[in-house]
Parts: sequence; C-alpha cells; structure tokens
Amino acid sequence: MKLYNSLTRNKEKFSPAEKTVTMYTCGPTVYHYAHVGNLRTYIMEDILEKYLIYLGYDLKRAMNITDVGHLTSDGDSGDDKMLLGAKREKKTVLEIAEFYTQAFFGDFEKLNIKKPDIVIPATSRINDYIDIISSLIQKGYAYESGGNVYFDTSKLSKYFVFSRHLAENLEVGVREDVGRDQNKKSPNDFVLWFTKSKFDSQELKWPSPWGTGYPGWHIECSAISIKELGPKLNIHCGGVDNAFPHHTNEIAQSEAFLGGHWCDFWFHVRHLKDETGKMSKSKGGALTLSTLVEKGYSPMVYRFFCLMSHYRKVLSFTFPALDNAKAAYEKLLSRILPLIEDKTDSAIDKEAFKFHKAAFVSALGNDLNTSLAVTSIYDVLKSGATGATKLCLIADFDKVLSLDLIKNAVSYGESQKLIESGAEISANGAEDELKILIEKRTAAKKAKDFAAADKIRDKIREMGYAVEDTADGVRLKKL
RNA sequence: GGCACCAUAGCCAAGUGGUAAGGCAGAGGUCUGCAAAACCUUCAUUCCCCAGUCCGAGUCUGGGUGGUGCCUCCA
Repeated sequence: MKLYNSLTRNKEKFSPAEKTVTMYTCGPTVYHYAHVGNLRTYIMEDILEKYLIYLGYDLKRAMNITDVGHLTSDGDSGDDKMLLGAKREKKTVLEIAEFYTQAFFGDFEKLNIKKPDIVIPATSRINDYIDIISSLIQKGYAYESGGNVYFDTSKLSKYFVFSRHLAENLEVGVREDVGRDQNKKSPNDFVLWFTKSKFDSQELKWPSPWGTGYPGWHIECSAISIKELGPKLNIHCGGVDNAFPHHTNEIAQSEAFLGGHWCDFWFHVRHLKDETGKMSKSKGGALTLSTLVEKGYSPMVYRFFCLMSHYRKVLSFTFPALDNAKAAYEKLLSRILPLIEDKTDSAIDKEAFKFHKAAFVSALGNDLNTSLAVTSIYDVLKSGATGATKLCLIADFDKVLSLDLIKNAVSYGESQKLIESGAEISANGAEDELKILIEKRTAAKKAKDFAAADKIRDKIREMGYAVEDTADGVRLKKL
C-alpha cells in the first residue's frame, strides 16, 4: 500500500521487511471525556490497522494512557492535567484516570474501534523512564538544571523533523504568549523529569536519582513503544497537533537513546473542526459521542461520516453534515436489506468478487482513500453480480470499514417491521392503542373515508410512528 | 513574524497530463385516494483567480487570493 509519511511529506510505499507490523498510537490524557474530534483520529487509525490485517500482516499495536505528567505547559510551569481533573471532580488522580479510561474504551466499543492489544498506563512504567533518562544523561543528551532533567536539543544534528524550521530561527518564530523556563539551556529543550517543589501537592510522585518527582509527558511514549514493540517501529500514529512538540521530542529521545533510526512512518490525522475552529478538549464544552447518541445519531453514523472524508483533510463538523451522513447510511442499509432477505440460492460469482475486491483494496491502498472505498460498496450494489456475491463482498469490505452493515441492515429492517393484518407489533407500551388505530384507519380507507384515515395517520405520527401503505399492508416506521 | 497543509456543485467527495466518478440533498416522472417507500430520469461547458509549459492542464510551474493548523495544553 501507499501511505503518506509526515516525515518525508510524501506518499511512500509501505513495505515492511517483516510480516509483523508494529504500530504505536498516542493514547488519551484521561482527565476528561474524549470528544468526537479525538475519536476521528482513532477511527482512522482503526481503518489503517484493519486494512493492514486485511492485507495479511500481523499487527502488534501498543497505546499509552497518559495518567500523569501531561502539563498545561511543557516547561517548568503549568499544572498537571490529571491533577486539575481530580481537583475539579474531587476525586483522586487514579479514580479520575480509571473512570475516563473506561469511558474512552466504551467509545471505542460503540464505534467498532479495535482496542490495541497492548494498553499501558503511563504510571506503570516509571522505572523504564528512569532507565532511559539515566542513559540519556550518560550519553550527554540530557542535563540537570534547577532540579529538573532536560533533554539537550543542541546535541542533535536535526531536531525539527516535521517542519522546515531552522533551530537558530526559532527565537524569531516563537510564540509570544509563552513563558520561558529559565532552567533550559535552549528554548527547544524539554523536560524529562520534574522534581520541582511546586508539585509537592502532587499525589503521584516517585523516587529517582534526581530526586522525588515525576516524568515529563514525552518520555512515556518512547519508553512504552521501545519496550513493547522493539527498537524498530513501523508506524507511529497520532493527531497532527502532536507532530510538534510531542512526536518531535519522541524522535529526539528515542533516537538519542537507541543510537539510530527509530520509526519509519508517521501517520498524522488532521483535525475535526466546528464553527469555532479546531475542537479541543482543553477548550471545554466539546462534543462527545454520548451527546451525539442522545441526539439520535448512532455511533455508526458518526463513523460513516468520518469515512466519507479523508484523514489528511480538515473535516468540518456540522449537524446538517451529520444528517447527510445519517440519511446516506440508512439508505445504504435499506439497499443491503433486500440482499439479506432474498432467500433464493445464488452462487458466488468469483470473477465479480475478485473485480470488486480489487477496487476496494486499491482505494484503501492509495493512502487510505476511505471515501473511494465507500463508493466501492455502491458499485457492488449497482453491479449485475448475484445477491450472494454482493452480500459476500459487503461483509468482506466491512471487515475493514466496520460499519456493521449487515447487522444494522437487519435491525433496520426490524425497525420498520411490516405489520400485516393480524401481525403483532413488537414490544412497546403503546402497542395496543397503535394496533387499534391502524385497524381503524384500514377500515376508514376501505370505506373511502380518506379524511378520517389521514386524521388517524396524523395521530399515529404524534405517537412517534410514520404509517406507510405497502402492497401487503401497513408499515410502521419509528420516527 | 516563521513553518506547513488545503481550495472540485447546497454538503461530503473521486481524480496523480487525455476531455469532471460516487453519495446525500434538490428537481421531474412512474406507482399511490393522498402520502411514504421503491424505481427511472435529471442535476459542474468547468475545478478560487491570473500568467506560463504542453497538441492537450482540475492535475505541472510561477505569482496572487482565501481558509486551516502548528510555533511548549490539545487527537
């Protein structure tokens, strides 16, 4: 497959030497619910992972859970986000972490995102961080200053890997509202270990050769990745905003520690934005999956919405756009349903199967072109292939897309269950009343009293159902 | 101020030098007491603008314009 690599700014052929592909994902800082923008990134990473598995690779994927060390600023200032969350909710840091980690993976389940095989809370690997930091100091890549340990970026021949910044220009380019940490030799340097007394109120502290304290944000990903996935990493994923400083710093540490090239591909997912710009957890009030569900959008509708766009494009989130995706998704299900209900035996047309599968594989093979991959479902539906072939192809594509196409087509069919004469209405408190109304309406129609029939239809609509006449009887559709 | 990315219909979007896919929405039709559903038809002489290269440009080059992101909180 071809995959865009942020490191080279090019689409490159992804052809790992080994059959086992290693993939690392920056997990969430669990101080609050994930919002739909965060989730977009994980959905797209899920497609990457499942596509690689679909192609026959074995995948080994690890993710961290940041439950310590993520400050609101990266210098010797700022507060720990976890601590802030704990204060806000009057709970301990560990309780907060536990709660939001659960919520995070709950969203994964709802969105059919595969949970990585290896999930490591940052607090569980403190000794590894200390080992790496000690080694970095020994090799001359890190120094102690003002009680903290910093990474010395001046020791690197190239620090800014994702942009064309020149280190000496940075002073010019630096944002004005950012405070300077006077302990740093260079503004580019970043903290590996904090021991400053300002964190005395911190619940989580660990002893280290440099004093009691806790790790900086960037070290956890390097340490977990190297330990779990080895010194060579195939793909590192994350949101674009992490390219700098987080990923840049990860590369600096990891390569200084390993003494050579570390990760081949950097997969960065662009942001979801709303009317106000980028969605951001720290801005607060961001939209969560549960909110969408409360508003009547199933998680699959959101997943479909994301797949219709491309991961390297900024996607604008608006409710009309989501309605669009909902209509498209439901219409798609309604076109799949007859294929499932069709009980006539038909053989699988192997040629047609191969042809459509090839189109699907090549769509995703071109830098994960998910909207083209979705189009290939429509091409299958429109084709002259047998029902069995179509169904088989859709099930096959859904191994990667994970839109629950078959399962939801069935429940979609049930949700607008046919109510033939005498058939029961499925469990619902109002069923008797509904049944009587439908019978009355049918009688009115028979008597050609259409005004009365329409009145009853309006009444049923008020109860939350649309009545539709079909050749066989009446169809009730939940609104 | 520096760096990067993006610009195709109302919206999402394909397109990788050969004459604008697909989806949703919209319009018209068939069917229906009317609706709904389903099906059929339709929907960009043009791809932000201006120059250039080429037989040929949405695609390549240069210059604009607009949007977005990053420049120590973010997926």
